[in-house]
Amino acid sequence: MSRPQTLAYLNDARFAQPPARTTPRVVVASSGLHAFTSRLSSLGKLSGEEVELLRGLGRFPRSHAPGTEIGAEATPGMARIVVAGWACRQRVLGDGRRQILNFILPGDVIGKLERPELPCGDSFVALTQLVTADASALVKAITSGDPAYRGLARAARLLAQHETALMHDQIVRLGRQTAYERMLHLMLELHARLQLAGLASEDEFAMPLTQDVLSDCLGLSVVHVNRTLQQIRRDRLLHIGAGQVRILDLTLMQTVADWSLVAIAPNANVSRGRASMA
Amino acid sequence: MSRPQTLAYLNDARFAQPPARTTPRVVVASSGLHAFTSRLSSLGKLSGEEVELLRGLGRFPRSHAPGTEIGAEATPGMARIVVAGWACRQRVLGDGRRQILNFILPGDVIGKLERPELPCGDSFVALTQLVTADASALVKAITSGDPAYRGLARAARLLAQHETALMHDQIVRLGRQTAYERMLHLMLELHARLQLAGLASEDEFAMPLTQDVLSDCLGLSVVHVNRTLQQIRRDRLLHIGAGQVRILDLTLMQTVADWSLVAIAPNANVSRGRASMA
DNA sequence: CGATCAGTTGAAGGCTATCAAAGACTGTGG
DNA sequence: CCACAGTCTTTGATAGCCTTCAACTGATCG
Repeated sequence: MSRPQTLAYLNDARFAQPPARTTPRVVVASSGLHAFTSRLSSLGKLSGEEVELLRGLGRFPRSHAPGTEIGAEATPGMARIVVAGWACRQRVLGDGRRQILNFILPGDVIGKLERPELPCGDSFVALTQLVTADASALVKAITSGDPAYRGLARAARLLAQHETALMHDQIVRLGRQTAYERMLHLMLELHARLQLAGLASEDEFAMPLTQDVLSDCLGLSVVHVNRTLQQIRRDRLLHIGAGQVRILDLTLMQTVADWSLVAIAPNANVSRGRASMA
Repeated sequence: MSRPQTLAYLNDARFAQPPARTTPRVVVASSGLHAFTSRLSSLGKLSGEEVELLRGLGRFPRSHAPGTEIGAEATPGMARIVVAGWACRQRVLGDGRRQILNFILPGDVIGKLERPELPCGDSFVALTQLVTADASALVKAITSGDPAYRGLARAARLLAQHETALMHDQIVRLGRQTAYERMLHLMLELHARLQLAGLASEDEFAMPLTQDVLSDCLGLSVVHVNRTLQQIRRDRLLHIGAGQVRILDLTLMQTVADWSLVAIAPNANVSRGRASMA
């Protein structure tokens, strides 16, 4: 019938700056890195030295093509912060089945702040054009135990806690929600996280995900993802297409998806329980 | 036909010492606490002071009845270490659906070493008679940033990393494995973890889980868990019953369940990839 | 011994997967 | 500029894994 309600324009300019190697400072100022530092500092007071360290992070930007694996090289203590673009952490089974463990958005850190990274079969993959910056200085500061970086260490712990909560959400989605609920719940998560990163308005955000990627995240088949999205459109909960998502009925979405799970807000001021709903 | 192949004897003496308030030292010496300390020290060198702190942990044991929620009281910085018995972390949806996020075995810590705990709807529930001990001293030591406890902090990070890997396993199970595979994979995980805690032999371990509990962990219905278990018995992969599990064909189990996921061994000597299988 | 709980079994149906093929858009090369 | 391949989306038909409902068996317990 009509033209396909495309979700993905992987090379769309919205999702990544140009190679950026030439103008690192612009990239730094514009998005993911700033989101990260402001998020960290909202988690607790940071000393001047700590802020200084954060400021120095964006210095070695690097671009990754969609579909590329990230971090295969500097495995030991490697950590990179996503400046622009989307990535995911995934695992592939022996027969090719893939499960996406979580999505990694601008301002998120790859490689886990707190670990030397263990060979467990997970891998990081760029979903769009991706720009990352070296964050190994952060890891060093945090794991050093240097009291000068205590605030940073604490902030990193809170960040890890948030990430864990997101993973719990993912488990609940996969284990006990229907396809319809899963999709809505994931959209709510993405919206909340992107808002936190300053990349979403009140009711709209760019989402460069293929239905294929969505299916591997939500544990569904591509076909069923397609049909679920259509149902969601028909129900006028979301307006999805062209790599863009607009929320049409937030309250209903939250109710249907049982959105009472994570507390995302850094200051924990935003209460989000069942109590606040009709 | 024959008598039911019972999995659960929740009050079975094997799964928890008597109240233990009277003989704390015995409990301490016997199981979960020792497993925890030896696990931590295998993760890296600990100073005398740190070992001393660990030694002092078992001092305020406490017993929880099956089905009881744990930690509702001392929420702020609470942390308890499981000395004996099984528990789980779960989340309940608005309409009553339950998802178990992970199982907590002797030697595991409740309340997350590294966090002030956030109100995110998760709760800890005792699955058997449970004995826990106060571990808030550990949390204090780790979050203090005191350089005297650097080794402890590092060990805790590695522990958290392991826990994260287990959660990734859970996501993959729920998202991309069949009921049959999920069950086998979970059994392999439990076996490995119990072995690490000294609570399982080469091919056998006690498992005090109801089929109902298993279903809420694996995202299945009770009925289907029952049928899946029967199939596994017929295929002579596992001998399950009376709260006891015996592994009959480890290699086949690992192949079927795609057991190549977490590296559990504390010293990371145990390679466990697809490569090592037929 | 009735009540309760865990396990088992059968039947019916639904949610979701698989297979197959056709539109739509993008980028490439002739 | 158009043909062509490739990727993503959409649609229809069929099948299957798993759920739900209901009932029954054993075992435990007061």
